[in-house]
Amino acid sequence: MSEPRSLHFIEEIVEADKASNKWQGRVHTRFPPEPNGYLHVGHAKSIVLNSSLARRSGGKFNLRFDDTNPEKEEQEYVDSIIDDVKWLGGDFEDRLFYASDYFAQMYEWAEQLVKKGKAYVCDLSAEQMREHRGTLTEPGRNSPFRDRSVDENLDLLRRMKAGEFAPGSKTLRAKIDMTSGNINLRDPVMYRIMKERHHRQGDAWCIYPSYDWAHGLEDSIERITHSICTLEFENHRPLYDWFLDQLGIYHPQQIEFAKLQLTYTVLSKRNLLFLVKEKYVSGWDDPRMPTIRGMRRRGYPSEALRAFCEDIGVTKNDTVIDLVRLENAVRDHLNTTAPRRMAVVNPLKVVITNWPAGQVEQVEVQNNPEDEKAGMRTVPFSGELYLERDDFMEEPPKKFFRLSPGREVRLRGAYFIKCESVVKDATGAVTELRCTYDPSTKGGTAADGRKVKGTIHWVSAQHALDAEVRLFDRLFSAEFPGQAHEGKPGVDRPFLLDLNPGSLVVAKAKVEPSLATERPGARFQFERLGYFCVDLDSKAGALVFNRTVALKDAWAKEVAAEESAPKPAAPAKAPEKKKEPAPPAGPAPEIEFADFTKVALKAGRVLTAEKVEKADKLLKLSVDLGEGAPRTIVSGIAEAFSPESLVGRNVVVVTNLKPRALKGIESRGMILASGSGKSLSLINPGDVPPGTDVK
RNA sequence: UGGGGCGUCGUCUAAGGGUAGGACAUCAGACUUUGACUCUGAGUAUCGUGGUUCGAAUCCACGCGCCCCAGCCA
Repeated sequence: MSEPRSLHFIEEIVEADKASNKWQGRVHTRFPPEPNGYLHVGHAKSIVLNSSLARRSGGKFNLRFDDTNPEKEEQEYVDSIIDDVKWLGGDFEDRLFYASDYFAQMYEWAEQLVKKGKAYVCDLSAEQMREHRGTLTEPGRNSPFRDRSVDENLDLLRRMKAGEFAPGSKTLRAKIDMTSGNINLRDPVMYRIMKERHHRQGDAWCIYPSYDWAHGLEDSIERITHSICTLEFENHRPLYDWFLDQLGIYHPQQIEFAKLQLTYTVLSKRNLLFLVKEKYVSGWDDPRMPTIRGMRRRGYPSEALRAFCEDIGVTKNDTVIDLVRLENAVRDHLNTTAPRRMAVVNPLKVVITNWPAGQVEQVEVQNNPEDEKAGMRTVPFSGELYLERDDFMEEPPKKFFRLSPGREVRLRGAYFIKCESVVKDATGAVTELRCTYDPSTKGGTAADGRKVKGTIHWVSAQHALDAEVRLFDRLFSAEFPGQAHEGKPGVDRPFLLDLNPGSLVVAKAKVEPSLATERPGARFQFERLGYFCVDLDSKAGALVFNRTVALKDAWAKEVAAEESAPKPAAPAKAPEKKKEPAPPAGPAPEIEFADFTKVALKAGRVLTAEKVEKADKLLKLSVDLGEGAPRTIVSGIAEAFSPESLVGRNVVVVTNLKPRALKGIESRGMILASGSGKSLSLINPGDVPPGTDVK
């Protein structure tokens, strides 16, 4: 391995504290999630930071649920969080705690502050409190209830606790300084009245502590030494310190670090929840989600996630980590641990014309060239095979060294084969290759020492298993999702405009027979393609594999560079699912489509989209068709698409229809789509300029 | 225009008065029964302006830029 990395700033603080014996040599950290959602990579960084800080110092690490708000918290989230933290290797042993278990102690301390004259019951409504708070540049004003007597405050607080007052009617506030430049110090709320059932406490409480009041107390009770949180809590530290100092109780040190941000990813709970609720993804565990559950299902090993978190460092700089760093960490781990298998994702049939009819040979292949101990396996070889369609080109460019007419390649672990002829269908598409093999190249080395440049993977047609392969790509196609669309009129959630339409491609693959009985979660490298794992949905006879991450592909990069360099506007080669020219959706059943050739199809770009009044299926779109002025088109796709998800999107438009009025709006054209209702999908013309003819 | 924080290669991140180093990305090459892995090489950075000093990314001053804060959320 390389040099041991230097300590990051929090490790340095910990080391200094150990040296000065500040905490009697103890190190005790915690991860304090609120159980109101699923954990994501950002949390992983925090879990790894806190747990490894404890581990490398022989200290302790707690998992504590910060469950102080019964409105949004649920047992479901508690369970998933515990499971995810364990999976990540956050070892909290038996130290699983709940802030709600400390409610009685917290309340006692609150009475203490009241008795000291440091807290008061305030009758201001939320709105009045906001008015009194002042602004960023103007000081606040004291609450008219600020000077109530200790006795009155105590009485009121007890009656708040007893449930005598309506939710929202009173709060307990710390008496600090309404003129502070730090707004958090302007008499923050300690308790609010909420008559909600708590997921653990039931109806035992009707006042609930706020974060600022509760958090330091929780840390204090657990004798935490270093209370690590993200940068946005920096402004809260004076409050954290104030409460603990007023109470004179054990006082941990709060330290802030910059949270993780990733390119091509959104990480806010709100946005992730939206993606799930609005079905842009299949759920919290959709393998494209940056949630721990999503990454687990995708096949990311926890070791890789931890290595990534250690690798990116810990600072106070507000930075964005390139997603490829995560992907590299995953490849790195899988390269040494994942057994190799052969699978053909886009099969092209090959007949070996000189192979003895009916003969089957068992070929020995290495399971993992990076790991001798992984051993060998046998793979059946026969006269009819499937190869990857991309591994053949009828007219290859110079640097292509795979199969093409007259050329020889090695079939991994088997023989050299040479392409003798190409079989095509009526449309000219290649349907089959006729090849010969050289019996003297068994195992993949030629007796005469001749070399071949290309080695490709294969499966035997009669032995191959059918499998569904889910090819995942990044969920967003923009480095900073939504950033380019910020502030556009009518766009509530700009990140939706950057959703990557190719983030999931489902393919029918042919895989080698050894994969028949693998269990969900098992990870492999499909040679030359990428790392895959068996999905939860997989069953014997109906195998499903998820592509965890593709292998790096220098050839694809070269091809892409070639395409984009000389030609003006190369269409993106996004792997699209084949789409039938389905009947166009929309409110136009009476239009004749008997003769499809008369229909003019052009690519268009949606400029604006809005709902049509009194029509829940219709959207009014303004579409740029490269004609100067955009066209107004009314389309019956509102069940499947929100207006904001359409803006900026490329669509196929039938342009030579007679204009017709819908709900009083003249519609000049029709959007091409397939399916119906909620599962409607739009035909994508690719990345071409508006006005381009679509064939 | 209040308070708090942060500015080093394209992106992360070291260097804490003494040669600006590493990783990822990029490009070029070697190796290769995975166009993977591995290896070699290349280029690119201290926000600005002054000051202190033999010497400044580092200390000081003044600017500039970015982030966070006006929930009875966390």
